[in-house]
Amino acid sequence: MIDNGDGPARVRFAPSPTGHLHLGGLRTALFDWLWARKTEGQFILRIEDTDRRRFDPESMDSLVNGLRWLGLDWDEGPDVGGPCAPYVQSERQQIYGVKAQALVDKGAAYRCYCTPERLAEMREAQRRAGKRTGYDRHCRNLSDEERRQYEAEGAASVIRFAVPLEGVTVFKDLLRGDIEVENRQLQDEILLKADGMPTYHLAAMVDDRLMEITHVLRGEEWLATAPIHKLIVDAFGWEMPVLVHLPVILDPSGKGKMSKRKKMVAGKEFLALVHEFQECGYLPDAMFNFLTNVGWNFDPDQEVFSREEAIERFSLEEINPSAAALPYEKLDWLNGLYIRELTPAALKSALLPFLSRQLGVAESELRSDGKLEILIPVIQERIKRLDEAADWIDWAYQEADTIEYASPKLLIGRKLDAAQSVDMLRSGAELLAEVEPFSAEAIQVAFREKAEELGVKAGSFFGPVRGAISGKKVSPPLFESIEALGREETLERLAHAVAFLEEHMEMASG
RNA sequence: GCCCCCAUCGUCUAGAGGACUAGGACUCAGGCCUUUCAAGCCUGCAACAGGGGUUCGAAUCCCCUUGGGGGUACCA
Repeated sequence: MIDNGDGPARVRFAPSPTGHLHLGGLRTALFDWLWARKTEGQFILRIEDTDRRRFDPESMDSLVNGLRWLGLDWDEGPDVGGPCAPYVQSERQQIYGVKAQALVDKGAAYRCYCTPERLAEMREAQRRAGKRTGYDRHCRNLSDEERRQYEAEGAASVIRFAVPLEGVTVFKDLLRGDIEVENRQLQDEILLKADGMPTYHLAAMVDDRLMEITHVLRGEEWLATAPIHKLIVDAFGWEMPVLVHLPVILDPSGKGKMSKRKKMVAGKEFLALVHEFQECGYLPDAMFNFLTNVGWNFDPDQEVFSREEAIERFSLEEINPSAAALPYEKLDWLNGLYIRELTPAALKSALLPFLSRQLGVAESELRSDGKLEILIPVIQERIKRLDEAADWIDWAYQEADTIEYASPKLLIGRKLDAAQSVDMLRSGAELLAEVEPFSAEAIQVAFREKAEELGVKAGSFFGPVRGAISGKKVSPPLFESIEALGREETLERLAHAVAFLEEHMEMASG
């Protein structure tokens, strides 16, 4: 039975498989999951595939992968089964047929023989006349004779719900309280389509009942049709589950509902699909933390929290009913934070697929690569997304002579000229040829001593060397980088850089 | 057009009549630290949409306006 109290809740995430899962859907699923776990109830996955035209077979994988990625496990669903199976609506077709007919028998619904063409014309005429569009209930009052006629002709038909002509329907949304709508504003919605498939209005109400759903969390776009749902449930003589319409997630621009398309705002690209976030290297824990705090707030004084803490504190009543845009920059910040909290070993294994793809090096090779052991801890606090790592260390996977120096300036130290910079590089090479052990620490000590001996600022000395070994102006800490490269490789690069600088001496000084 | 929902810094949010000189976080700016870049630490900029009520007292309650959003399909 439906329990509006604090007992174990049965909640469902009921997506329609029409494309990739996006963050809005994921957030709904997250809140469903949080509530199920909080109340020690069940989280159910139900597939609403009653629209055969929009069905996209690939979306099932996207859905399952996305939910699993975030760590949302379901207790009942298409793949795991359960007491209310099947959990795919297209496999429940007969149930809806029977239920729809029951409503017809009760006089709460009726068969409608209007063709799509007639409906289109009707709407067009209504629009032209400046009237509001909607079904004119042509078939609601057909005589028995007329119905027999249509049936005899074998006319296609749908079943429509017969909305009361007068009165007011009141339903309760947990976040917004009682909402009243005049019945005359409502449409005789289609319950069963001509192809025998139900619409959402019928299928969801029937399944929520049969699956004993206690709390319905769904997007705010359903708020307008909620009175119809209340009416349908009433007609069956059932009880309404607790309704919680989650605020829509806005576009990054803050205008309009977030779409599945990548959005460009101010020259920046914003992602929307779950798999895209996955591919960019956002951590599930960071995403979980992030999404939980959009529309709900864990604690005004604590931004970072665990799943367990979130479950402990989560409550439906505290959900904010106003629409929100996703604070993408906060996601990046959080993700960086979570990356920094990883052990180097965990970060390495998370990084492997990214590095392998972007560096073109086999994962197996990277796994046993000594350079990574040294480099990963030092880039850890520099990346916000896993896909940024390659840019930090790609130079370490190049050959010395393929390092390209974009400009001689790269090799020139602060307040030094080209000739002096060549001297720096040579001094560095001398020192590196002998330093023992070849460790970041020992190298650093040697470099600092040398800088003092030479009477130059550390930065002026280190800069050219940094440029020489990495080909970049910005790179990971120098001495770890040198250690990772090894003595021989480093010396080669220094020589390579000296040759380059000397060759461009004219240009550099000019 | 009609119906419904929403309204606190640029963004995510705290706030359920007096504790608000409106708090936190991200972003941004400045500073410290420093081998580049980060990270870290410190400081700063920045909001109750407007107008009426109710009340001794309103960000908080009511109404109107404005703004934003959603819906208006044999889609969900």
